[in-house]
Amino acid sequence: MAAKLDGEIVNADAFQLYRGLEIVSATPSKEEFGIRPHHLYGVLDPTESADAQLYVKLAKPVIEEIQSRGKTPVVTGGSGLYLKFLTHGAAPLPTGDPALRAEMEECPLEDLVAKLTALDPVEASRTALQNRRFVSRALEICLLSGQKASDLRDGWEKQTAEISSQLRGIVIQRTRPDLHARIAQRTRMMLDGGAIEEVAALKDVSTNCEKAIGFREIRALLAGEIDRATCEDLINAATRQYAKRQESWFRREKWLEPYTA
RNA sequence: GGCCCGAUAGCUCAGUCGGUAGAGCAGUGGAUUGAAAAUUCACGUGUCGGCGGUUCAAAUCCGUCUCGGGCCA
Repeated sequence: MAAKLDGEIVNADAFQLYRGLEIVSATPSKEEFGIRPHHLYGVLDPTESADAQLYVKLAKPVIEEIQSRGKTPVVTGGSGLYLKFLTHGAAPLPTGDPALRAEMEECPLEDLVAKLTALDPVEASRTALQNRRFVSRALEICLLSGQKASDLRDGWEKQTAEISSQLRGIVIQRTRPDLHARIAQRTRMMLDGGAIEEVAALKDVSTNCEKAIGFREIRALLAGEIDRATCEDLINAATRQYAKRQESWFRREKWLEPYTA
């Protein structure tokens, strides 16, 4: 598509942003990099933590620069949340605070729910209260901003319909058997192609970076906790589940047209 | 050839004193605005290996056959 549009590729994959994770994250090959210019691959050190806001900060200038040269940015990936931020903008919310998060980690979930309910009952009523992540984030917004998360988030939701009418994109669809076969092939190629050595070589990684599918599984293999076949099975299952979540996410993005491969 | 153990959901296995079965994982669907390759919610009919017997009633007891695994020859 990039070739057809005289375009340049911009990565929107949370893990292909990192250096040193090329094999595990299935970063494009040297040959693929040669076909069209690629941007935002391997731009973060594994010790750094990324988030959706940082991604937008990285991607916006790159996209604008491509456009200024008269080329078409072809954004591709990966993370639904990162893409959503890029395409629909960020709500005026405070950035996550590691210290506060660490503090909240120590609290039982019910305490966090109680605090959120006291500070912002509206947000509490529309948050999945079993989901520690979501509860923590909503509470974090209240605590850091001194305002109600529900108020801050409401404004943002009104803008999105307008923005999405200007977007153009496709979402590739495959049958489940085809998808699963491709995932199995991809995992096999990774493990045979240096993924184990790649993970062994990474020493200090951020808690963010170590969530890459394959990282923990290969660490367990290196530690002798599981064998190679089990490692492969675990990576396959995690990848299938991720692919399914991507399908759910992108199905809701009405501006994306389905493309059957 | 003889003896012992096993056979229950796609996989690994539970299943009390007989009352027609349930967990984990996998799978399927959903949620999702600064951790997102993360996090989270919902969904469990399967000749209980086959055949026969006992019983009001068998995954459960008895017999036999088949297939695994082990021990002895």
